[in-house]
Amino acid sequence: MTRKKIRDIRHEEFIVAALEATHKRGFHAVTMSEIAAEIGATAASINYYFGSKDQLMFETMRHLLRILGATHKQYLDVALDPKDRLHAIFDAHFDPRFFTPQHCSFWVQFWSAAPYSAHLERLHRINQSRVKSHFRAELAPLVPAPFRETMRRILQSYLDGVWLSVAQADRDIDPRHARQEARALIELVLSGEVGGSN
Amino acid sequence: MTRKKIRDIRHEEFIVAALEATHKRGFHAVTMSEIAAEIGATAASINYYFGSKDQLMFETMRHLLRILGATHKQYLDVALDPKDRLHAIFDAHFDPRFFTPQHCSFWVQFWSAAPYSAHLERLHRINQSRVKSHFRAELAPLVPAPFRETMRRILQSYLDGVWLSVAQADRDIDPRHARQEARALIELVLSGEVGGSN
DNA sequence: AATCATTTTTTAAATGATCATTTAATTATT
DNA sequence: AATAATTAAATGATCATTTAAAAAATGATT
Repeated sequence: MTRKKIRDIRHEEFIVAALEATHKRGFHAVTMSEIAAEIGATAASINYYFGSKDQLMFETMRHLLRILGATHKQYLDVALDPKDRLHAIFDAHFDPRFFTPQHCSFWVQFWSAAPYSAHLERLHRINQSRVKSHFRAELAPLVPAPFRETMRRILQSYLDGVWLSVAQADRDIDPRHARQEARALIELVLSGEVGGSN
Repeated sequence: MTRKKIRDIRHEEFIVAALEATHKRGFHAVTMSEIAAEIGATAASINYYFGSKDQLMFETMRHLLRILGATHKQYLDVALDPKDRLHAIFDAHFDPRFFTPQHCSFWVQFWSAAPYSAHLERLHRINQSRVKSHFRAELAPLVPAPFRETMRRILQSYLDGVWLSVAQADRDIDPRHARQEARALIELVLSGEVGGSN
């Protein structure tokens, strides 16, 4: 069923190719030909489907953002209490699908490129505030208002920092371990009463 | 005194120029001419002094690493107890000199470029393990061994994550606030007893 | 099934722009 | 005069993108 159009097949193929080639060569260094070669195609056909290299990178990022959001939603759907909902954010980010050097390094390179491209920056802002407001919502029933923003920033910085470290790891890192550690931090955050109003 | 040689003056100037121009245009996008223009010089003279663009970027990073290390040492010298020594790591990273979008964004771009350059990667590894062993040493008297590595990773990921967020901020962020928040996290970490052996 | 016109997909080659780097000459210092 | 510092212009390499043509798929008509 859903007889797939060539157009959709190629879109997917090139996005996977872009992820792989970018991981090998770097966001800026990677060339159209290298990406195309990844699936035995030609640079010109990337332009045929995406219009430009920038656009391909943009679509690739958008694709990651979409599946991250969807994964988060899945975890949220089975969350039973407020703490589960908080875990869901970390579980999504630490899902085996994303918790790989390949994905994390693409992400870090995207972070570092975003400030210099209006398109990428927009994507980045959208995702950033999505995550932020989820954190706020999930922390609301768990942490008294005066500490809440401090706790949110701590958790969110930690989350980003972990991805950063995965991006730089050469070997794969066990997602279960990362989740466990996140839970340890969450326990600390929920147990403690700590200064800092804003 | 210390009648400075032209060579040293230019080195410093070009490193400042590289920081500034890179912040404006991005690590990869920035051109030799743009960097040179920053101090009214010419691309050719960067090569005269540094040999290549890569080498300039390398030296610029090395410069940041050096002053970060020195700043850390200063804070360490006035630390009175183990907890102060732990604070010193954060105080150095959150020193007004580094805690700016300009520096943090250079840093993040360096992180993201490091895996693709043998030279940069070496620098990065050196710094990474310097910070890691400091964390370990300072946590030793404060956290029982079974939790220590978990706590170190939490603190170190948090540290990186905060710089990441500064790199992406458009406005300046108050370093004092960051230090305060770091202290809040440290209090949590030191107070809690939390699972996780490795 | 077979033919052929039409449209879609793919590519090889051309284009043009951008840069880092080199060279050779000029200007400033010592 | 000799050396150091600086530059303008030349070089050469690398790419993204465009173009024009070829190859594949489609599908309507016998």
